[in-house]
Amino acid sequence: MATTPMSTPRAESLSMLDTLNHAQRRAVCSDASTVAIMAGPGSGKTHTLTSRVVWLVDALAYQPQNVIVATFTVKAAREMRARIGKALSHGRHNKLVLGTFHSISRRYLAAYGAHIGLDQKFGIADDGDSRAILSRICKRLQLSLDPVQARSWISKRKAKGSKWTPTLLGRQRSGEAADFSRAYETCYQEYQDHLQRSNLLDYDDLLVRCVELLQKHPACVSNVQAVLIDEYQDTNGIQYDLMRLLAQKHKRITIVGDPDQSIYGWRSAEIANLRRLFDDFPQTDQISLEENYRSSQAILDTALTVIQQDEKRYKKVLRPVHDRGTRPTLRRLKTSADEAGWIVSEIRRIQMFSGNMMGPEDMAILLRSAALSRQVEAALGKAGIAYRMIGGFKFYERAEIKVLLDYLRVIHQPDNNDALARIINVPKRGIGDTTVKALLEEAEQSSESLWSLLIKHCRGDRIAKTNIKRTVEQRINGELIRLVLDIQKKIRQTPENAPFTLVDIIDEVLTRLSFDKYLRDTYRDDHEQRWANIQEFRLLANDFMRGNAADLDDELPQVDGLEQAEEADILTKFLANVSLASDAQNKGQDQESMPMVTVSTIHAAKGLEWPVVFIPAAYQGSIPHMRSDDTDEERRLLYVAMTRAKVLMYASCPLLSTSYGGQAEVELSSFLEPVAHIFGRIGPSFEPQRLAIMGKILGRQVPTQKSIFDSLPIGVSPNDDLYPEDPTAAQVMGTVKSHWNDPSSGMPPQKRPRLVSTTSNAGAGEDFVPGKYYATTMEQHATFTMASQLEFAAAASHQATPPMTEPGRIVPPTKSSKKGKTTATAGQTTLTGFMQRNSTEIKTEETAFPTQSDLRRPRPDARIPGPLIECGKKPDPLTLNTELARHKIEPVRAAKRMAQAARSPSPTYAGKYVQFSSSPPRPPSPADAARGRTADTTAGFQKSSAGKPHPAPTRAPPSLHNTTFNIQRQAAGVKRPAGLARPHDSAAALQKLRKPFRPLTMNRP
DNA sequence: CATTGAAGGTTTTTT
DNA sequence: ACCTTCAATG
Ligand SMILES: Nc1ncnc2c1ncn2[C@@H]1O[C@H](COP(=O)(O)OP(=O)(O)OP(=O)(O)O)[C@@H](O)[C@H]1O
Repeated sequence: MATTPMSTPRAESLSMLDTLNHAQRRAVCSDASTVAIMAGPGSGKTHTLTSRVVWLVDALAYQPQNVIVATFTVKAAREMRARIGKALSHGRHNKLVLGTFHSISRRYLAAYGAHIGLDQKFGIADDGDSRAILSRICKRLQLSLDPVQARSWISKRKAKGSKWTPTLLGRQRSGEAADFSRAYETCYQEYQDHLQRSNLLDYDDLLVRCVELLQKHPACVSNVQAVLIDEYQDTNGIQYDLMRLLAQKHKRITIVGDPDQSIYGWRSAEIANLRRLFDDFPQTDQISLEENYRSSQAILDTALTVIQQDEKRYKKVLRPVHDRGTRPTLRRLKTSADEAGWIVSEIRRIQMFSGNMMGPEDMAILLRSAALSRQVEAALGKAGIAYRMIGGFKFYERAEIKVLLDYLRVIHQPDNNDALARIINVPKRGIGDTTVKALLEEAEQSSESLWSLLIKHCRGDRIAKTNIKRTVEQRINGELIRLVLDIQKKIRQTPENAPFTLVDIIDEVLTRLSFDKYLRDTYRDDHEQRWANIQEFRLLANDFMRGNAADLDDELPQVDGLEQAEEADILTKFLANVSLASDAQNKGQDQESMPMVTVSTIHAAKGLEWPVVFIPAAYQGSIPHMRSDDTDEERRLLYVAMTRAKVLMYASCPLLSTSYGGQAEVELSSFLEPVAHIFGRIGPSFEPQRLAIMGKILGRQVPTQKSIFDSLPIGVSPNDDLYPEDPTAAQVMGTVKSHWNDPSSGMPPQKRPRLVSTTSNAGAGEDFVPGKYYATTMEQHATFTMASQLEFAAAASHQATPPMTEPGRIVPPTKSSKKGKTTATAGQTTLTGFMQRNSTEIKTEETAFPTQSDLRRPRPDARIPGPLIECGKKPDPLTLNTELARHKIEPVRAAKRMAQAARSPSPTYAGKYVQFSSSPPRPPSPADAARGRTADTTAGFQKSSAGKPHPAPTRAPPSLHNTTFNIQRQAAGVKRPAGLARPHDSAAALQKLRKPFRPLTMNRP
């Protein structure tokens, strides 16, 4: 395919230019050698960077293998490659040297490490390894240092790079301090020695050694034409050095960043690197991007009020291109569990009342720390909402996986004392800590590895001083040493045509250890789960083998005058990959196609975006975190979280947080406290006008009101009223006061019987099953109007005295007694309320933030709907609905945003219903096109192309992420998605459901 | 000296 | 709820 280009390269970069605004284009095409783009969130920095890569490769014809693109996370790297891949043909994106700083360094070291005396088979010491090594050193040398602190000291020191100076240790301080730093120094020395003996590099060493390599052998990078760096504000000293060295030949550097989004200070990121760049490269072309394409104005303004609390920050211009949109919400709840339940209820409400314009895939829950995910995961699991967890616990860090990995590491590199020490008694072989420690000591003293000591001892060459019992010795010899040697032999002796593969190695280890038995014995309760994890690991290894053979080659191009080492064996690569991957990523299709809510740490969410973002646990101690001493960084973290949202942003805060012991009272985050009045106190309502603006911002087609209401379950409340707005208010048990206010009168809310019984606890343990309860279908589609919706709603309310077995409304998964009294408040609307409203009532209400005094009295917007559409003519609801119905409305999906951004409004829609979208929905699939876009006038969005009616507001629950809650979740009677239980292999499907594994692939909508 | 059970202190963020 | 540490037992 590469031989016959389908399109001329030029065309690709030219069409790419169309997606850029003026400033972006200037940045992309700049012929300055150093280009620095500093701009706020959502201004298209990443888009610009990827476009510049395309420009360099396509228009300027740089060889892709001579272009280096560095990112900070594996996810960002993948995302970037995918994005570039869309714009560059012929697989050129796969040839780019693209990855995290660490993975790029690893590649250079693997290829040229020999030139600086590095053994090619070096392993990578992960955090656990480093900590273990250091605590042993501290103990042995009787240093009174905390291993964790020592680790961070060492890491900081390495991260400083060339900027490190001994003065950092403090010159002539008090004797004690000097002792202290000497202790650190000793520790550091010992640590490095130990790593070297084990042929290990820690994460920082990868960078340090790569810098060394590039300094001593500039030839390695003599081919490099350009270096591009994303999220530059997160670079640390050594990475800066590395950047310069990588670009030393042509000094062509492009960086993108935003000081306000610097959230890796704790990893020694230095914002000062920006200054440094300008000092070192005075000719740098500095470009700022000032338009925010991501968020509604309301979200952006709110986020800015947070970041502006930081007075030291350098102020930038950031203009929203979108409408004001919906006000963010700051919700108070009683407990963390309520908070999670509330999020679930909002997720459902958004999906239902947006008529599926926004689904699970569009929503993210962003957390300060991974531990906070507990409650959220429990609530999502209970509600049967699929989710993926990003950040936090890692698949490769599970105990059973680590054991297996350690075996692989020992096979790969037996001199890795730490790995060997960890598995020497796993499964139990009767050798305990004391003996192992003594053996390690002995090995260290005779400066050989534990492995060789053991070998010699077992062969009888040299009896270890440490006493080893006969039986123990036999077991170690027979089970462990034999296993390792045998597998090593098989790997070596294997014929080319029938290689002993990675999976074969794993299988052999599993069988010879009777790993399943080991798991059964060790983890009585959840050994099945653990075994499933192992199986998953096997699959990952398999994927890796194939992937490694097939798509991207991570080889560096040959350069003149410097010899590259031969390609390392697959085990080396696999282990490196495991260490450097933030988490496993699988290529499964099931998960890709399943719409899922994203649960992520804020750190891991950087650079991504979602239509809807929840930020729970916004309390003192969480944000800012109690253990952080950099308040500004914590604030920036919140800012990053807030600016991920496109149309809806929710922050929330419980009164009581669930900490380990019990519950503790917490206060609202000090970042939000002063600006709390800007937020709505409960979630917004979804009037058509408001939806229209959301649709416009997202570039999606808004479903008709009819289709929305057709699919609503009976009696579902349109409001955020499942939890009391004021959690401090006394709760009335048993009776539930109506929240249905009467929009036609200015009177306070009337009491009216609820549409459906809420006293039954029908909803308590049961999942809300959509589709089962949806309302009467209207017959006269063509004449369907707002007025008829009113009737419909009324009719629904009359019918709605459902049998007690039917959960008539969504009830939070908590006990029904928890439901308290709610009063209608600002922002609340009713089904009938907002349908009655017609466009003539629309005022420009949300164009300005309410003042604080506005908020004290009931806001009038229970009657006056919010956002105004900035188009000349007021939409007539009747015209709207019928006109719209002529078009086939496709099931809403995340549109390809680059394509969207590029397109101008379609003539069909332009002028007529501008309020729906400034750009047409996603391009029709071939199938859609065949059917004709105007074919189905009545189906609305509800008929998915698959022909299934009513895509569920909440899909059945796959439990794709697995923590300990997985078990709970299943016990809670979670329903399984029909689609997953394949008839031909239901056992496997079940297995899949249990799968703990979190796919990392996150689609940027 | 290894193993087992109970008590007690602990939870940031990532390569 | 989880891991490490400590004391008792085999
Ligand atoms: N010129 C443009 N026209 C329309 N949309 C754009 C344009 N440039 C970028 N966008 C859109 O704006 C959004 C944000 O882009 P991008 O992720 O590149 O921003 P960013 O500056 O990298 O954000 P962050 O700093 O938060 O990572 C994306 O959805 C992107 O498609």
